[in-house]
Amino acid sequence: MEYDFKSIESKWQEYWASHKTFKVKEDASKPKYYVLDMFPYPSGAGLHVGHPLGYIASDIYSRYKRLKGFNVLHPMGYDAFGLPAEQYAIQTGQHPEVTTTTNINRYRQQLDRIGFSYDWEREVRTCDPEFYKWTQWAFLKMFDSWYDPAQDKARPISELIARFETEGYEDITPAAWKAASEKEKSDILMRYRIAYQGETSVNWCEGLGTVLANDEVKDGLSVRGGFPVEQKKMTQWQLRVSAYAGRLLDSLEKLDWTDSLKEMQRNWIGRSEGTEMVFNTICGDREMPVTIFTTRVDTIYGVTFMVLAPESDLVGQLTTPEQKEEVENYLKYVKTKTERERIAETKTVTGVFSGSYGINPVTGEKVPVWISEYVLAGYGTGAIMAVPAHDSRDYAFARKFGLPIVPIIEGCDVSEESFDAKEGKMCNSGFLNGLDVKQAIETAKDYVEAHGLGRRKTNYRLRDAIFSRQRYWGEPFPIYYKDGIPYPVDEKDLPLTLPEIDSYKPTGEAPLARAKDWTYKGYPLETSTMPGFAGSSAYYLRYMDNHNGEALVSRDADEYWRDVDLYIGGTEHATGHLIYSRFWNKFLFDLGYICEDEPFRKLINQGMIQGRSNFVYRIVGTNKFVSCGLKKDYDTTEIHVDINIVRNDKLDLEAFKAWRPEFADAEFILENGEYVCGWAVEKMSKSMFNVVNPDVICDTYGADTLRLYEMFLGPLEQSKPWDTKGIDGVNRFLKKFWRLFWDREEWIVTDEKASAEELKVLHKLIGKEQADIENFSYNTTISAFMIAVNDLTAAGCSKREILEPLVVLLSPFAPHIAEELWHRLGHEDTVTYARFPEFNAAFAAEDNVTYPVQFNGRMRFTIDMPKSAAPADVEAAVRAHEQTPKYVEGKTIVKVIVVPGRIINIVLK
RNA sequence: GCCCGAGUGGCGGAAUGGUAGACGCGAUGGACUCAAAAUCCAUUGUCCCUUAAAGACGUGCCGGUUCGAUCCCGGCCUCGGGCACCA
Repeated sequence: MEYDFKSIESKWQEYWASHKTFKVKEDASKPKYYVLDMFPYPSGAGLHVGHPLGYIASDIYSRYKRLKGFNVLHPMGYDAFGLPAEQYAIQTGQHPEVTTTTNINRYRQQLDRIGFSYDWEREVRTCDPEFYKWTQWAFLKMFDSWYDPAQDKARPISELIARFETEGYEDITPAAWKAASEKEKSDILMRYRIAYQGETSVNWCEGLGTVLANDEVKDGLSVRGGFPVEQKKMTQWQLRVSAYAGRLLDSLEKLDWTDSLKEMQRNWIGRSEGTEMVFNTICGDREMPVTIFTTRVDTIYGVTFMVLAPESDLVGQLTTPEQKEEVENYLKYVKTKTERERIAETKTVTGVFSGSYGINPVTGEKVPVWISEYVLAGYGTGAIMAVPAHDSRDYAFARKFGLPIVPIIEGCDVSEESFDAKEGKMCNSGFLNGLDVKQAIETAKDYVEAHGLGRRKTNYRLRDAIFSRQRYWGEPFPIYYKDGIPYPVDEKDLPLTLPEIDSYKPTGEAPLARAKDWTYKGYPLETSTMPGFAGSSAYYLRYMDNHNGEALVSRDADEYWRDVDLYIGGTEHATGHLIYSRFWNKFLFDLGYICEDEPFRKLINQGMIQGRSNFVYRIVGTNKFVSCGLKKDYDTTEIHVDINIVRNDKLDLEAFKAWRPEFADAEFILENGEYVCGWAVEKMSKSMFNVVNPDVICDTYGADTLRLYEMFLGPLEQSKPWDTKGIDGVNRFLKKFWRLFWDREEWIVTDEKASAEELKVLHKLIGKEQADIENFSYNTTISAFMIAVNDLTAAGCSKREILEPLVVLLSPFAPHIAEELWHRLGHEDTVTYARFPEFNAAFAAEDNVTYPVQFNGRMRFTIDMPKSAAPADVEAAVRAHEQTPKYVEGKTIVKVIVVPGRIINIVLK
């Protein structure tokens, strides 16, 4: 029988679906293993071959773990709320839900063809009310909680209220609390809630009509849509992620993630240890204290001015009447700049003098207070002490405005640039003179604390997450307003479902404001919706128990599945989803809803698959096309050509003429009778005609070939271009594998006993596969498989004793063909739950080892020795070897180095 | 500017201190065939050379450690990714 992948693949896909082969439930008798993919946003373009890369890798691992006896949870779902569906709705008037459902169905079809072992009964969709009920529920819990720094965890807000009432907390005394109005109490609590409403500087995107989180903005443009983004002060719902900054940083240590990903998170969280210090300022005849933050207190003697952020509240208070006009002009100027302009112009230095002066708390010196956009309101205290000699930004500012530059490190040259390094000896610095910089930092910190001038402070760059979006296609907030005070919707009334609206067009107000009867108990509901990351922050918990109507996840299910053992996804979520999820998880952990404080134990970033575009070269002014190798002789224009009419970089001339009317009468200048196209690696995109659809590969080669090929392409974590060049190789391998069982129409598997040689081939492969799969080195496993199959083909081995284990070994990679052969071998059950063959090192061992013998590192000859031979015996054999003397010739053997089983090296003198 | 990662044949890549180039693609030659496809066999890093043997060179560049370095250390170059006025 021929290897007919089409009938085999559809047959087993149907079998798996109808037998619910991959359905799992908690089973205390088996160890659990949770393998998770980052669920996709179902876009209208469908899947291209890059998407399944990670899914295939995780599916192979899941299938491998099942063979190893684990109870594997391997679910899939859709991150279905989001901007593209809504933008499409704006253009066409079609409800985003319709678009989303259509796209999901298409995705599901494509996924099903690849033979994934998902338990589809656990599917989740973030836009499903039964799902977003729990997103809303978590928000209510966050609204109803505060972060207690003493316990370093989130606690119910009722505990804080109890403290206000009895002993008071921070600046709120029991008397003040009692005297406060309902509105005032709400405002006070907002300062503590984990989910809170507050005014902050936000990324406002006019093009999308909504605010965006920091990770949704790149280079001053929105990640979705690429519209410009500006800074604006607005009142928004926020999540107090910053309260978790320390814990998010510290527990990175125990995670099995790549160093680069951990590093990215560390940078994003941005811990910096410094000092908060108070400078008294004089504004005309008024005095007021200003707190600054610095990591370099040691440079206090080099302070020559101070700078405030333009958005800082201090600006109004520290501007003298004489400077008022100038300052206001500057603030106006800053406001008109978009974020993008700000980034583009980081080199231009701007600023204005406030008219005030600050008093250096250590030296008593009087320094001017300036205002400049290079100081950020959102970090530290929004005010700094400037030390131009030792900070490049202060230096540039001082140069521009002619402010003094005072070096305080011995021998440094600040005539051209500042000296930022933390090294050298202090000078011009009173009590710090003569100290090394590192010592001076500590000494100065102690000094400041001892003299009551300030205190040590750790700051984080990580900001609170802005949680509201002025959009339609997202989770509604379970919040309503009474007398301007926000109140939570009753938990029993969840889900609060998204209302219908008649038009999705942006009008400047939030779309939900146009919904009819958008009220709760007669009061208006919040009209913002939640951002994309809301639904994706706890979806992995929901998979554990997705039909539960009573809880996000039941205690039993959570205690069984606990956390994700292996998470595979792209690195683009490093600072978004992976921070929010960890935060969300820690919050639920604090309140005791779940039992693990980190969600993803091991994480692998699969590389991107880029497109490989092809080009033709048209001679300028003609309709003549010249082959790539000859193009240097002509003046040509490079034109993208559809990769579907190119094979191995050779253009199909007839197909090209038919491709576009303007090419119908094209002429060609060939080399060696063929038209060779140029190529380049680019992002996979429609406009470059380089998109490869997995369905096409499934049609021509089959899903098993696609799976093998994507893994054979190279290391999982590496980005690589898609190139079908090598796909015939893995396809050939599958055909060869098939032919071990079939000779044309005849089934040739025998029950003959396997030889030692054949057992060795099998056990070497088992050992290799076991080791490589654990390291996700799938490409080398496949290589080992090819070698084994070649060896067996050459030996004419079709023995059940060898082939049956081989089928099991292949099943994670190419499940369809494995299932078919498993069935043909007479098994009633599925290969999915077969046992991974036991590795026997004795079979795999080499009897004799061939040692290469080197003199001073150069290979000279080889000798065969039993593997068990002691190094001394090997050495004796080498010295006795007939070839040795001729190489030694007048030199003496200094020593013989024997690396057991590997190599022998003779050192000569 | 700062922080990570990577540089190996015509191509994708293998080997993390021990015979560099596994495995696959492509290419060349051959077998089978009327022919094609499919399949199988052989060769395939570079140089010297009619060929073989033998040799020399060879993992971005320069240096170091080692009997021995693609691998470890120091410096540089190139490419990719992340962050970017974070005081």
